[in-house]
Amino acid sequence: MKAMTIGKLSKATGVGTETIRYYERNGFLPAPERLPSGYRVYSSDAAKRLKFIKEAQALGFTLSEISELFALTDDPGADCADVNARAAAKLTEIDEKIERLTRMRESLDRLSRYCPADEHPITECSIINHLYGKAGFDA
Amino acid sequence: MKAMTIGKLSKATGVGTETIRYYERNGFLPAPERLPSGYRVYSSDAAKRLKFIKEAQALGFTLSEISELFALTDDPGADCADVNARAAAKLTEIDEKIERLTRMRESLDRLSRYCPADEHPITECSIINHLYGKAGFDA
DNA sequence: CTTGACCCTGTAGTTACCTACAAGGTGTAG
DNA sequence: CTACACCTTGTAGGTAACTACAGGGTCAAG
Ligand SMILES: [Zn+2]
Ligand SMILES: [Zn+2]
Ligand SMILES: [Zn+2]
Ligand SMILES: [Zn+2]
Repeated sequence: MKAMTIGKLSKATGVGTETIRYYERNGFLPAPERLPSGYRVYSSDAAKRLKFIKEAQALGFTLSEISELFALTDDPGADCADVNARAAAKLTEIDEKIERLTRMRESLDRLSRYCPADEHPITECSIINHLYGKAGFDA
Repeated sequence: MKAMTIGKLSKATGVGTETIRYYERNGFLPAPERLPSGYRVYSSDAAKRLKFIKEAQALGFTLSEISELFALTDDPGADCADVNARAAAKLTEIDEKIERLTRMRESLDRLSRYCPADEHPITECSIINHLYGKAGFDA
């Protein structure tokens, strides 16, 4: 548990100092001890918590969902089933996003294939005409 | 070209009146004629333009990209190749998003499979331990 | 003792896209 | 005439997660 100021913690974790203070202000990171000067002093627990946040963000969790995960880890009654439920919900959410993007991709791709990317005047462009709602190219 | 006030246009297109005024303020929709009372009067061109915006949004274009598309349709020198370049860039962007989400999905899914969703104490949960950076479950 | 890196608070800006009033004027049906 | 729906402007809020100062105080090296 070596003590460090906010700059050290920032370098140790790759999270900017402004972001660390932001997390504290918004309750994502507990308020640390202070030196007489007012400087924040962190233990390595803070680094672990920041690592947790970064990992969870990389998995698609929002900060408020991450707060709930922290609350869960502090709840003596919580168990694997609780955590798994959050993970399953997030998985579904990610799947929905992927599906939406895939549909989007397919529509755009179909339109692109109708547009030969040549030098036809733009008034004849199938992409533009589709956007204007003109019939003939349903994507 | 039947004339209509903002409320009619809103109902005809499904775009809220506040949103229509927002589009005008921000240059996504041209300023319409006004009645002596100050009421905005739209022709069906406005409805087409709103339809264009909605369709393009559904394909993943942002409002400022949509503005560029409009600028293109007004440019006598523009052709299909210009439009196709935007479409191709957007397609790449969508593909990147899908890839990122897919990687996220795989990581989370792998973690979930390690977590049997039973009543183990949370300190033994592989998901939580992964987030805390503890070894043993690399996702 | 000075310099420069570091830290503090508080406030406000960013991106993208709306959404919600407040306070007032207009149009029309009964 | 009187409701009542509709329209106007301007300003401000809301989401998510930061990011950027300004204006000051602190600490350590040389
Ligand atoms: Zn063409
Ligand atoms: Zn084309
Ligand atoms: Zn378990
Ligand atoms: Zn578990």
